[in-house]
Amino acid sequence: MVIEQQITGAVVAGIKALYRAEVAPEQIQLQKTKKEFKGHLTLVVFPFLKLSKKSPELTAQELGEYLKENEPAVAEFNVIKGFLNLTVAASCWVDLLNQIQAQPTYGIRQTAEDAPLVMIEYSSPNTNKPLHLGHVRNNLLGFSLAEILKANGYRVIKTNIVNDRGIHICKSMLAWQKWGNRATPESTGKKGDHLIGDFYVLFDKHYKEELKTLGASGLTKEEAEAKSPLMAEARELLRKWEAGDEETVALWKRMNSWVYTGFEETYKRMGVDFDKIYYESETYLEGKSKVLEGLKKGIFYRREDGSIWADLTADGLDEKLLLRSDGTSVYMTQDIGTAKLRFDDYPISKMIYVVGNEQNYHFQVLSILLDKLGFAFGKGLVHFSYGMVELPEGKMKSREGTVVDADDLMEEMVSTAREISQELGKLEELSTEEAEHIVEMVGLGSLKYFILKVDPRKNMTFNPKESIDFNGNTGPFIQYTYARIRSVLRKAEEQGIFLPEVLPPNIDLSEKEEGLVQLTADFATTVKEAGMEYSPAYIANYIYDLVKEYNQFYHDYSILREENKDVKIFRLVLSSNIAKIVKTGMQLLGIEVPERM
RNA sequence: GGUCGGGUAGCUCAGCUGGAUAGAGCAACAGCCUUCUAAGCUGUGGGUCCUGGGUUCGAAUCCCAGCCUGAUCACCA
Repeated sequence: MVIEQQITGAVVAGIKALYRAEVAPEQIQLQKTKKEFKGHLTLVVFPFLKLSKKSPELTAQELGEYLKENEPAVAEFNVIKGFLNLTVAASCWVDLLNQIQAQPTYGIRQTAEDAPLVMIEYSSPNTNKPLHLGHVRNNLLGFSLAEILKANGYRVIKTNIVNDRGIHICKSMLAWQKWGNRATPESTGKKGDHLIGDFYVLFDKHYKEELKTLGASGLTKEEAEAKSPLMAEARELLRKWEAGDEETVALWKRMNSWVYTGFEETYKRMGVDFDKIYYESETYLEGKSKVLEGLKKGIFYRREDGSIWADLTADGLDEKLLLRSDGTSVYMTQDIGTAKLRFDDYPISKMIYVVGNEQNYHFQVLSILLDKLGFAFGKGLVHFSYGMVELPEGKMKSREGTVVDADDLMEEMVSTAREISQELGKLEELSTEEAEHIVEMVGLGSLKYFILKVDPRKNMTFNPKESIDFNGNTGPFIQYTYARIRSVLRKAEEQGIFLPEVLPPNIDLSEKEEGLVQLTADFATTVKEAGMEYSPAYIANYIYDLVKEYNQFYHDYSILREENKDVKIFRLVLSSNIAKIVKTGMQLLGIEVPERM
């Protein structure tokens, strides 16, 4: 913020004048004054006591007097212990609001043509089951992170790596062949991803029964698993797929296409998208050749059974398998291949993987391997590691049916929003279409905000019943405040009041109003910090603070009924700019805000 | 056992690049709609910031040790 820089400079000069000492601007601790004290900015003077050789109070007093005399932005000051509280002149706040007003996208950096290119991988589903709550967190974080990095001036490519091959899909395929009766999304009226998910579950059910039967005949669990005819069939299907068997590949394609149609629908409703989608079926062979190349260079080694390994003990890690003894690839191999393709496709300067923290080790290894293989970006790859979403009763377990399905969840949020809106009579006088649009925004806004407001690294608890709240620190609360502001602004327009581009400098402001300008201006810093820390939560919590402050102001002050014309216009401009920031900020979270609700 | 997270109010979470009396929301209780949208605002109660040391004028924040908890250490992805 400009005012802070200005005052920091004045403090440096003040210390030089009073104590004949040089201090770097970074050493000046200028922070926001706590609410219970008077002032806008507080200088902590403790670090300068060695220079002044005086008590904290006296040092603060001297610096305060210097600033008041020499820095026009400082209008008043007070000293409490070693804290020098500075009150900034009202005209500065008006000026600051004018600056914010002049920038339609305040806080957002424009992206230069040659800005660094960041690729963000997120979502990355398997094609054997529909998306669940865990994916929801991933998708929301990935999308928001992309928006935040764009707002910090980066070029961003959003990418998705679809795990479309492997034994899990073969299980669904096999179940469909055996017990599917040629069911299709059309014939059953089911979303494709859910249909395939059902077959995956069906496979598991039959497989379990089989194991039980085998176990009853005296086999141990391991023996039973090894002897299971169903599993053998699934593996056979995978072999056929790898060999390019026409019929198998055709079925695989057909079933995957059902899943993709289903995913597409889910992504669309969630409001996330991708610039480029990679499929593991297209990348895993690349990885294989890369590994063989590494073997040739002596980076990796081959064991007697033919498997290929990387020895990472020198890096403090274990040995890691890269190719199985039968020559087939593992997870790591595929990620190496995918990385290669990506860097062939784009001039990426930074790669960010949005993947759960259960894979921390995997990415630690991947980083080292890519580096060893000569990928310049390997060392600096970012694993955006987020925590798990847990239910009140613990972890989600698909086998126990405690998985919260993404489609169901969104639908539930929206229908709750619908019920509450109706109860409150919010949707009267609106067309059905408009009402539905609002209800959709509010329901999804609630869900998205709930997930994004918490620190990504932390595990979080989601209580399907209680977490759906529309009061307090929630998405709807923020959306509601926005709608209120828009309503006031519409009324102003109806009254023929037009907002000037620039406010006159001499307006009498309350502390509340000054504080609001200050907080509004902080948006730019918040966006920057959110970008550096990769944290949508910074944005979410900032918007909440802003909106909470605004609601107090809205409650205690009249806007349209204010008699002093300048003050009235000021309040309208302030409101309008806060609405602008709220909208921009919520966009960074992928949350829409309604004009009325 | 090794490695990496996390432990703040009854619950869900902020605060953590060291600064003043640790903050919100939910839940509980008490108020505020003839006034710009009450999905709002105000108030009350609620805390060994896991424990113990250390550094410092000052520690929820940094360092060390321990306790609890989660993840991971697969020829699964």
